[in-house]
Amino acid sequence: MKPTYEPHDIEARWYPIWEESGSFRPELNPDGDPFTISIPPPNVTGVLHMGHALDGSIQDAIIRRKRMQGYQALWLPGMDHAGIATQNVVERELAKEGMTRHDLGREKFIEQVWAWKATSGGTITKQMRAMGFSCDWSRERFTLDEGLSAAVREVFVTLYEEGLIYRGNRIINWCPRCHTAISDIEVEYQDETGTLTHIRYPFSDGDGDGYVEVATTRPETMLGDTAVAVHPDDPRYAGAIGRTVRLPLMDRDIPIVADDAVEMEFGTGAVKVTPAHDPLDFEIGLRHDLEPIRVIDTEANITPAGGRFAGMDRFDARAAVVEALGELGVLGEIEDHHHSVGHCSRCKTVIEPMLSLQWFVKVQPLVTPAIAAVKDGHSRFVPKRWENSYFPWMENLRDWTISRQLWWGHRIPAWYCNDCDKVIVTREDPVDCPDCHGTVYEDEDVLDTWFSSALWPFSTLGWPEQTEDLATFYPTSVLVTGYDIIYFWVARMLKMGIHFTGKAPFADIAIHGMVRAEDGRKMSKSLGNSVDPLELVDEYGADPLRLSLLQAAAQGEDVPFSEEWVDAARRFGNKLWNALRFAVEHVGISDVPASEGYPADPPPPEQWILSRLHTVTAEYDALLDEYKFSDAVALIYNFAWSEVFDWYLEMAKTPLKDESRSEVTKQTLGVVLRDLLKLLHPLMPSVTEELWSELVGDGLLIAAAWPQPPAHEVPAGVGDLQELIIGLRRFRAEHNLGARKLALEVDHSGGTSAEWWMEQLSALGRVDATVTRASIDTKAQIGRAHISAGDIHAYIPLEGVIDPEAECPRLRKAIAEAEGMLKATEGKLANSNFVERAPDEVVAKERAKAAEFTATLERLQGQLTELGC
RNA sequence: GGGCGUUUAGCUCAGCCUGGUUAGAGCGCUUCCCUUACAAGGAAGAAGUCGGCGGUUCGAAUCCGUCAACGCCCA
Repeated sequence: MKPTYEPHDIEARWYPIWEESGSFRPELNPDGDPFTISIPPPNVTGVLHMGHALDGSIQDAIIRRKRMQGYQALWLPGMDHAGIATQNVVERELAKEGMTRHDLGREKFIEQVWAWKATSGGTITKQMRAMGFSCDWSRERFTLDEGLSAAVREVFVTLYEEGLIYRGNRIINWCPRCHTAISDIEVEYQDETGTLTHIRYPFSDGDGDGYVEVATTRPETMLGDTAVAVHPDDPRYAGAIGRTVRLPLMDRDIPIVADDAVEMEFGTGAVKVTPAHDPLDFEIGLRHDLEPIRVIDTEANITPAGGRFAGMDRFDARAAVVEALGELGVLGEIEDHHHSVGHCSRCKTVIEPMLSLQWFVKVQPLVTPAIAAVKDGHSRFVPKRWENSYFPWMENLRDWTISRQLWWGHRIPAWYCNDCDKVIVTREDPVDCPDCHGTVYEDEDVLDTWFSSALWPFSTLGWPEQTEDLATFYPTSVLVTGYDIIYFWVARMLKMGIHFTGKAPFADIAIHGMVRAEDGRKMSKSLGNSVDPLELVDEYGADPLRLSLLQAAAQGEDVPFSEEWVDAARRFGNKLWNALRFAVEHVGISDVPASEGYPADPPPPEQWILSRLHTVTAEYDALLDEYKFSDAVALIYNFAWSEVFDWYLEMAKTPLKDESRSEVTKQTLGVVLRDLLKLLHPLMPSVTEELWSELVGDGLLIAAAWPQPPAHEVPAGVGDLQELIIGLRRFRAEHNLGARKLALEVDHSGGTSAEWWMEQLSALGRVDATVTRASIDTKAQIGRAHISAGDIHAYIPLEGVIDPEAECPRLRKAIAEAEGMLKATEGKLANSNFVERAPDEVVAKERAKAAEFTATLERLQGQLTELGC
């Protein structure tokens, strides 16, 4: 074994061994209960970022433990086809050659995208392997696979037949750069300071002076106004309702209508109505039978309906319209106005709300059961508080725009007859119109990528076919994802999963936070503060990166990432490495059984570490079952380092030197380290597998059984022993005594005098400890320093060690500490309410503490006198 | 405007759901030690009125109310 931990070779070595051994496949445990995680599919254009690294580290920690617990554990990986992003990538490549996708044509372009996917797509899956993630690659899926595409077709057609998918003219969010409609949640709102422009619309039938003043943030849309709306209860406009005004610049008469949707307090209380370019105005338009006039086109330029502004960019038109209105003398005040403006979440272009013929999912009927599934506990958010976001959001959902004006994706399975109005949505491609036998043409659009992602938990298992995998692994056990895609994905999977399978797609929804930069800000390319996990893997290793992410992943909280944590995790790996190196190479422990093998009747130090192993394992299991990774890591890290390495390994060294009794210590050390490797394996799979091969060498750790160490009583005296040793070390440090050996007289009238105890005290305290039970009365304390632990009192003869006076400051400090403790405890005990109302064991504990502090204080004060301080 | 979260050591954060050790970790800092698994280490130490105020309780970092600052989501 190398003297230091070097993660890279180890990590490169084990991954292919695991994969080739079939350990990633659920068939490893054919008799176990199924346990399934369906990966939140990353984007085919994506590269691994810290969010993926965290998400995957959590999923791998879960699945590896379940696998070791004997479940048929399946972690199903895959990617989505990311319609807009992927198309953008290939279009950018074409642009370098001066081409657009239209030059190529649809078919050739799609071929090119597949070619791109084959060569450049899926980088992230290689990176996931570098992270050590134990996905079942034999079941890897892609949303555009044949099977998943069949699922999409089946779902679309079924929902259409059920009336839950419809085609209609609605206001949608149009991205003029991506040239497609996008859904409501793909719009990001940013607060901006714009202007509120007041415009006077003169009454058409008036004497020239009368007008209605409207206020708008988007003056250019007035070109498409077909009404002015006021609130029916607004006294200011009571007489105006039903009259018409003359729309400036366009010179058409438009009515003044009364509508409840108008906010009286906003602006002048009168609003211009542009039904083709505002969702609220569209609704008003429907209620008042107003004609929508599209004045902005898909390039965000003004249409011919915009009169002399036709062809202008929408923002140029805004200025031009304002200027023209000014010239007409109908321009009122222009005030600064703070409002939020929608941008395309992908390209940040300002979204154009636009009337457009699109396909929609009617979501309300799907929402009700999806809410019930969470309310009834069939799906459980962890932490629960995310329900508070989920419920209101679901209750207020608007219909989902699912058509996209793209080429890369699932083509909408709709055909239109050239001869009649027939719309054909079927499972089989039609050859002609079923009504009139006219020729048909296919819808040009594709579906939102999230439409296929919503089916992911069941489409990846073979649905709509009733496959064995589907029967076995659906519903899945837990979904692990960040809170940022609860709306995008979790909610939609619940809706679709329940509707099509009758079951919620996952039992638990483990929500984790975002990995943030060290200063707490979001990691982003533009801020230049993002960290590349692959670089960290190169520098520190994947295992340390994983451990550092998990230790920071407190349930549902954001993770401010610091490289220091990774370095600390790497040092933990080195510590583990060397502890095993000690056991294997220096003690000669090997061939430890892969399970069981615990000593039947261990001596106290062994019994102590075994009792701790049992307790810690139980606590660790409980924490992991609750997805409390940060707590679990802290527990196992501190157990390993502070208890096994710092204490037990040192305690073991004495009996190991004595052949007559070293066997049980070797045995104990072997099984404790073995179980520690098992417990750590889900967190740091590679280094533990490597060390397993040294310590056990029987089979693979990845497939080993999860530990269930037997319970043991905590042997008496260990706590006191440790406390006394710490006291001795402190004494030594405070007097700068270095490592020199000291004499120690132990009066343990209340403690143990067992041989093992004295032996450990001497070895770890670096003292020659002698038992002097009852031989030390108060007078005999003269010239000795006192150190106590529980009921045990020990004395260091100071002659030839230090000047007795040098002990005085230490003593006074110790007395002050003890007095503080005693005072606090006595204060509680003096309170009759406490004694009467607190539970008996709490009171008893306080009494014991008071007795202990009193005894210590007496001894210390005696010392003070005797030393003449 | 509505909702959620955060505020604990010099720094970055656990702990709070389920109230009861002397409030923990990593990093940093101070002192000592190359004790033969590990100096990528060991030992010891300094460092916190747990954001403010009020309440509940025998007892509050923990539960409740309120205020403040910061952050996120939604409108």
